[in-house]
Amino acid sequence: MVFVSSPLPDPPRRGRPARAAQSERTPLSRERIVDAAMAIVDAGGLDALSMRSVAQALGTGPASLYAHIADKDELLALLIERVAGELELPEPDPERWQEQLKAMVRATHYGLLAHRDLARAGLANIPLGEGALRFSDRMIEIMRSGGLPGQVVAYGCDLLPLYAVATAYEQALYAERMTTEEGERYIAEIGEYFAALPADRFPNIVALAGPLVAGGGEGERFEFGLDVLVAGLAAYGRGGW
Amino acid sequence: MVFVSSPLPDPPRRGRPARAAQSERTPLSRERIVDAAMAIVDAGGLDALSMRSVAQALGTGPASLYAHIADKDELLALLIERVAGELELPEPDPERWQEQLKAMVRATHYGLLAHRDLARAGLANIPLGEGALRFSDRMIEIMRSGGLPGQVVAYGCDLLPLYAVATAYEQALYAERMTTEEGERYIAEIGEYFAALPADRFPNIVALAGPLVAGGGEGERFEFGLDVLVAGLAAYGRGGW
DNA sequence: ACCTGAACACCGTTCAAGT
DNA sequence: ACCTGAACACCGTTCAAGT
Repeated sequence: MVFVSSPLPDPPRRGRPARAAQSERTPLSRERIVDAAMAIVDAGGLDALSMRSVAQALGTGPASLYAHIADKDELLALLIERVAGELELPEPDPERWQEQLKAMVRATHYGLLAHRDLARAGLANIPLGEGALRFSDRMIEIMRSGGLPGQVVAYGCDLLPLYAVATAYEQALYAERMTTEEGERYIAEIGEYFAALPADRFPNIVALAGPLVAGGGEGERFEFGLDVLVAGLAAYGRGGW
Repeated sequence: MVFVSSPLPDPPRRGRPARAAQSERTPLSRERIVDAAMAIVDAGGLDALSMRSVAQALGTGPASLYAHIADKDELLALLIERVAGELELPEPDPERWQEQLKAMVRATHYGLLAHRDLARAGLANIPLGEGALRFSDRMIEIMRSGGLPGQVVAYGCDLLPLYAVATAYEQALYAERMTTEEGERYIAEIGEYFAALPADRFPNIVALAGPLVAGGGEGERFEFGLDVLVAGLAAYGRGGW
């Protein structure tokens, strides 16, 4: 009876919409949830991410997600963890430890910015997953190779990622709110606003109006802070200032 | 006809609840809205702040607020601006410019923390109100008095408040989620977790487990970063490194 | 164990209508 | 000009019920 065992497509069912591909039929998992969530963030920013939008992308209802993740906060932590796990780690070279340290901070900063305003969720948790730990371990190793004392290394391990995330946070907010062009116009307008302020009450802002909004764009501003931090840490390693 | 002009209390009206005091009868204004919003944040944290909770505190409905403020983002900006306006500014003394700079960063950090987790709203806007401008003007003046070049002053004016806010942001999140005691226990647990990690895969974290979670509490951690930043800026002033 | 529909208790914002 | 009630289009999370 060949007919019996031959595979047949599911008969159409009334009131049930056809589902796209089989992906929506495979069982839910943390990984699939994080995949869908990241795709939503990449497409529409963090505001587009909701338990409901993730559920919809997976062809189910929001309640189903709670069998796999505790709450939305955990989902955000998993997204951050995923970014951390994808960052490239330099092979330690003691000769170049400061430059390598900077490379790790840049990787974090731009790695976050690659996912719209995901950085907004980056200050909320100490990431303790596998990827974040590998990142931290490497960062410690590189600072150690520069001869920094233990407590400086420990604090530096907090301070540098804090800087990477906070700057990405700020930049991402503006990137979400306006185009690059609009952003440049906005910065220019602030410059004019500063210059037009009453000089008797805000003499220092008026005098510095140009440089306050200038510097070669966000990149240079970011690099300046990075220089200050890494050089500051290095100075501690040489025995204070 | 004396009776006619004699003042009478309003007759009781059916279906209209008595209102507490007269405050709810005075007309709405930005200031009253910000007052009410700040009181809500101080009492219940940023999560307790909604257009609805503010309206309720003012004895009206949420729609009424929109005659005075554009949206919730503007309300948050006004709250940050209020904090900025209340920060104490040091009288510039060129002999002590680095210490004064630190005092301004500390004032910002702890000024934010005085309002629960309001710092969570502090990275979203460049505050351009009167109070924020006075603060910035003074900060520029003090950095200038230390002989720092213009572009360093300009960048520093961004970098230092960013540090003050980002650290307050992080700390406030934990303060909202747990008591000081629970926080200490959590930190201790992370320390144990670090120490118990497989030493072959995370040798540097394991080796540094103690210092990573130690250092005399948040205050010392904050001061460390502040030292690094101010000393780093000062080094730029002396002609780079 | 995993998934679901429905509900609960909220949001920010808009808008026509009132004064 | 200022304020309001009601509605719109959402939220995160819970829970009893299903398989």
